[in-house]
Amino acid sequence: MTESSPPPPRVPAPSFPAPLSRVRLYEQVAEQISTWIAEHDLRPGDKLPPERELAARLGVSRATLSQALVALEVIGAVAVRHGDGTVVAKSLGATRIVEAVRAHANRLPEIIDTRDALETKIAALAAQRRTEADLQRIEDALAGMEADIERGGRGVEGDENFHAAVTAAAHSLLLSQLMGEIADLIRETRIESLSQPERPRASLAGHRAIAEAIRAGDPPAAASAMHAHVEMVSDVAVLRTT
Amino acid sequence: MTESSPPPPRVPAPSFPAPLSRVRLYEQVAEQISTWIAEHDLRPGDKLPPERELAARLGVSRATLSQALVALEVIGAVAVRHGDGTVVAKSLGATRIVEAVRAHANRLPEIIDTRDALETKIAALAAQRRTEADLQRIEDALAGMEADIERGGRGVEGDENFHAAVTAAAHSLLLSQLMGEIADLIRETRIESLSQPERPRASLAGHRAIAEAIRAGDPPAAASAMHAHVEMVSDVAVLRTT
DNA sequence: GTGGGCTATTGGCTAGGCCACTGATCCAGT
DNA sequence: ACTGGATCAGTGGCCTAGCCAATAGCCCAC
Repeated sequence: MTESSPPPPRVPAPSFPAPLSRVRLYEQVAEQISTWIAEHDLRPGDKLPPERELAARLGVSRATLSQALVALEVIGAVAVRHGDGTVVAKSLGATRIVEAVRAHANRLPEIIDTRDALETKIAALAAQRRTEADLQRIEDALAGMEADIERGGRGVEGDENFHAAVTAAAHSLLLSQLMGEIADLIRETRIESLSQPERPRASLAGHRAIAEAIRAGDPPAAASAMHAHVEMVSDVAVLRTT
Repeated sequence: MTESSPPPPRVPAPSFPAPLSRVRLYEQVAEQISTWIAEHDLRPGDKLPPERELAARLGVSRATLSQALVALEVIGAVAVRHGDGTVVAKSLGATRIVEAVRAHANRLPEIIDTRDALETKIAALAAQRRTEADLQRIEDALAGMEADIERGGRGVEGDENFHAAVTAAAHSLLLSQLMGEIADLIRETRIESLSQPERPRASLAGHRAIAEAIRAGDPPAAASAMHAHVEMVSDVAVLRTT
């Protein structure tokens, strides 16, 4: 537009392809930390490792780690407390939400609906953003669940790990935070569901389908597989409450 | 190293009813910098002094200054360019750092994703559970938004009312609670979005489509209409960050 | 004029250290 | 037995000092 005009245009052109966004270390570290939080299913109030240990584990200096924590603190993901440690930030209404829903009569349908909303989207995002490491974690969780079932277990822990790994693979701090808020509620339904005979194997099959779609990088398939999986849990819930 | 005379421990105020909120150095520094920007009337693109000089002038180490810059960068106030310098990114005028802490920057995509996840499901549920009263409330919000736009307004309030009405129509306590959690975050994107010319009318059209599907009791249509609506907002967000 | 390379400037990141704060434990005095 | 204060280990806050890496501008050879 104003190319030939005397005043120097500060913005070169409307089409700004990609000036090669330099990713600074602290950003990567922040990303890793939030992934770690999601992956380990940390809930508000849970403590992060000490700065010195965390820095060493991530292979960065304490100064850089500190920058990452500042970034996470500014967006409200964590709270750093002098002399005490760093904790996952508690959202203002976390307990209120859980309690309110607990008090509600038949809360199972609500939990199912919410899981469907969040996890379907999470599966789709995971399918397009997953890294090799993400896939590996998902695979590991799957293997752990299978091993547990083989031994006659219900695979509860593996189930949780799987969903945590998928959530982490979506690389969305906000979504993983919301999942964290309702984690307790989900856990209760999960245990109920997996208590039914044959349910663990069916659940495992559902997980495999989800993992496959995520590996294939097919968001719609991942979403639909996750939806089917949640629906399956829903059936169990209905049977129970009826 | 040490001062010739040891400074006495500073007492903040003669009376401190507050639990004595610890203000970390980087926060104060960030505050000072943004104040400095405002005072000197720096505009987007203007350069800040080099880190070394700035750190010396503020009497802090480079590490601390760096933390402050990270904080300012996360809230989108400045852009730090390796080898070149730090420039003002956006006029922050009277916005206070501490308040802007919840703001966006890199979170916009996440907020969009989350909205999409929750509201799409909410729309579908609303389509199958809405009562006559729900429909009426949705209609009212729509009418209010239209009237506001006719008067040259941006329909921000009507927009909020509409989404609140739809959320209520889904009759899911959990989902509405979660929407409440991210309401603040959404509000910012909403205002940005509706600030663009012609956007309010387009938004209104989107709302109409959603309302129509909900009235018709067609969950898939409602979900897809809501998805399209959120996508539209997403486009705006992309434009902003470019 | 143009292209290539040099260099000063500036941010990125690390290492190591000391200080301040917190919470739990222990011990002395009652 | 209980209370109150001192101690101690763990943790974040902040600093100093330094080297590395990217950028922009200059100068020189062509």
